Amino acid sequence: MEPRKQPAQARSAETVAAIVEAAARILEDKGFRGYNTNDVAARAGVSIGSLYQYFPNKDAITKALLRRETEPLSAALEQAGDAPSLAEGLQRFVQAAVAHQLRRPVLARLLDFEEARLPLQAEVGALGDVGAKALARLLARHGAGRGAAARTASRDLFAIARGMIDAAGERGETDARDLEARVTAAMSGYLDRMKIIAL
Amino acid sequence: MEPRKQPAQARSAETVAAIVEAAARILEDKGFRGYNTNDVAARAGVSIGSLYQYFPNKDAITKALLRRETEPLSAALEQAGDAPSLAEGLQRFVQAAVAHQLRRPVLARLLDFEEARLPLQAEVGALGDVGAKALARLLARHGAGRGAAARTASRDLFAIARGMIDAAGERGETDARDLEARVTAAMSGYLDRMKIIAL
Amino acid sequence: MEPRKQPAQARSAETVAAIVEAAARILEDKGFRGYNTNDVAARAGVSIGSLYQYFPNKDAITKALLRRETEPLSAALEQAGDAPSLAEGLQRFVQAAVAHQLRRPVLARLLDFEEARLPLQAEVGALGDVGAKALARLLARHGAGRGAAARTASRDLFAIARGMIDAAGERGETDARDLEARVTAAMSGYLDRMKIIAL
Amino acid sequence: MEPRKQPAQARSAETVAAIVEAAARILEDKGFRGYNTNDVAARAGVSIGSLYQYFPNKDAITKALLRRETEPLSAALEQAGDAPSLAEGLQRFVQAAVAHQLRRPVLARLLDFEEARLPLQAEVGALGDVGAKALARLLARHGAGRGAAARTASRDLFAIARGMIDAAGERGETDARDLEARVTAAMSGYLDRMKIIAL
DNA sequence: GATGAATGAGGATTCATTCAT
DNA sequence: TATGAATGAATCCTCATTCAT
Repeated sequence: MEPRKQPAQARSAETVAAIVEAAARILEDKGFRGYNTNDVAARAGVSIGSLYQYFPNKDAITKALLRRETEPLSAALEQAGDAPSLAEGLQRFVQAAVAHQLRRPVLARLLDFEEARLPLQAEVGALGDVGAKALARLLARHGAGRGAAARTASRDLFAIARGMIDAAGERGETDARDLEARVTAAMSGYLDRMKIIAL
Repeated sequence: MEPRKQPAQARSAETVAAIVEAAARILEDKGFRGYNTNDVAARAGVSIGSLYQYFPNKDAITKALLRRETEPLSAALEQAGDAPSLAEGLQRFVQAAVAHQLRRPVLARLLDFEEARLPLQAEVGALGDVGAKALARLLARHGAGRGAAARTASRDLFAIARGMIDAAGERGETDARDLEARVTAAMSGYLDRMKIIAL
Repeated sequence: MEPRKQPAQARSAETVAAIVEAAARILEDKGFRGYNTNDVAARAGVSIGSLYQYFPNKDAITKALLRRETEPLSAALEQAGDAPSLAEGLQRFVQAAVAHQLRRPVLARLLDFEEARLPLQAEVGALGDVGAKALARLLARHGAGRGAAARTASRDLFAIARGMIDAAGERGETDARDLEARVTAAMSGYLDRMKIIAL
Repeated sequence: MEPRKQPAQARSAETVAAIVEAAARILEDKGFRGYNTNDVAARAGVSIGSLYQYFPNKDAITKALLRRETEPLSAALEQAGDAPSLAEGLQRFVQAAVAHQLRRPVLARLLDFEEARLPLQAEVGALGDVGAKALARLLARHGAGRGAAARTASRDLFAIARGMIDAAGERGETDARDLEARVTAAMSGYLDRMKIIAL
């Protein structure tokens, strides 16, 4: 399921990138039903044989795409966990997540679903885990508790954010600022109500 | 795409029900990858020919299943919109949603995803629309505003609930009470923060 | 690797037989290089889908053909082991083997080779084992020893017969009587020389 | 189908040899199913492009391997035909054949089978022909007849030897002396019984 | 109505071979 | 001469759907 060949030459790297992007486009245009390797290859301007030089099977392509889309967000979420204040951490967190989702909402939603089926080996944790962990760290670092309760809270916060942002993307919202404000409100409202911390 | 024939006789109704339940089981066991009409028919104890007597195509089965799972919840959500108080309305709303998701979490998640692809004609609104509308009515009836802002708020509330409940189901949570409390907290926290209404 | 569906109706049985025979013909005509499921189906006058209704994969077809060709011979060889005299046993043994090989020599050779690659589960022993065992029984029952030496001898006898008959088939010999006489001579000559028994 | 270029330089000869040996190894390890040019090239430590510089196509590699394996044996068998006595001739013949087969039994068996499919042009006769001819010469030179009967006998003798030695190789026998004795016994027993000559 | 045999388009993957660098 | 990226025909197999019985 891993990339078959490390693209050694520049040309190869381009080919790999083209395949992954083609996969993204096809998923956006036609969904999983229309997502097949022949079309991906064609859209990438590459022969089907070349596609299989770089990816051992279809899932490997999806996985590569998943990584490409997920990793920058993961990194941003992790950084948010190290913010100087809780408020700023949440803000960064939400900003990153919103920016990610509004960039390619259809794709984000499809990959989000597919993530469950594709066992990304340990190397890349599921997005949900990464996000929840970053939030847990943020809470812990700013006196909002540790332990099981804090873990549940951080998972809930992540779920709130994901649910709202996902729905907004699906609805076609484009105003990032507004969405960020609402998501942040929901998250701090939750913290408030759960008496975890008052913001 | 609609059921091909209204089951006139009791036996037919049983057959239809068996097919739909078989579809549910297969989706739960093997996901979309293993979901095919031949297996559904076999699991239902029915010939593939009979299956196609009752359903014109595969999507029609999925749709029937979607309806079967969704309609009771839709009805419950609508009722919650008519509750005597906002607090009670939210509570009923969350109770219904949590009960639904925890009953068959895997199935709920898969259908939730598939809902986007299957154009249920107007007759049955998407669950999200129904839920958001019920919440909007609830807010309106208890002095929490109307108009665009309220519509956005109700959609957000629905998204918060769906996000949290979905994640809980995926994680295998089983304590409905606890989950309900957290979801309610998140929703009222949001209303609070957004200055829509103080609960 | 086993037949997928027991042909319940007469029509099905015919289809299965047609597929197996088509496989035989294609192997004879074009060898393993030209042996592919699409051509087998076409030659059987059946759609590729039907072929896969009865056989889960290509090897299963080869296996069915192997059984069809091998089982009668196996049975005949086993019977030869129970002959009233050593001479008659050898004669029957050789007759059966020669008749088998001269019937469809090309096919016999190809399947003989393929047998090594296809692990027929215990049910059907490899032809070589069956034949050698029958010969061992024959020798034992007529005072030609048991134990390791007899086992080696029976394997050698089988190998002699197979080698000669195979080569004759490949060369296009058609005179069964003559071939039988030579093979019998070789086998009894071996027994003689090895001082196992004098015929 | 012939080697594309005569290796003029030493390095080329090494490359060719490496390719042929790689082919041998892969055939031994994975059989025909796993025998493909890309893997052969990789195993030979050569690029696929280089492989095709020396061999015009895959069959040419197999053929070169066949020659490499077959020629020394052919030569030895021919020499056996010139032995001073029939007994010594048979002995040399069997020794050479046994030594060949026990060296790389799996490879020998595979190539034996493939020989039928690859039309080695006249230059190199099929092993069977060479062996049978050597035996025919041996018989003729020692008063055991000429003509059709002797030709048949020599073919039978070769078939006996091949059959026994092949089976022994497949079974994993390693005791060359013992095997030689049994094969010689079978051959002389045959000559005896067929009244061709008494040894 | 029910059955299940049959269909065949569609899709994943392999691998011999070429050719630009 | 060597390289290895690229090619695409060939092949295995699946599955939604039809239709004769």
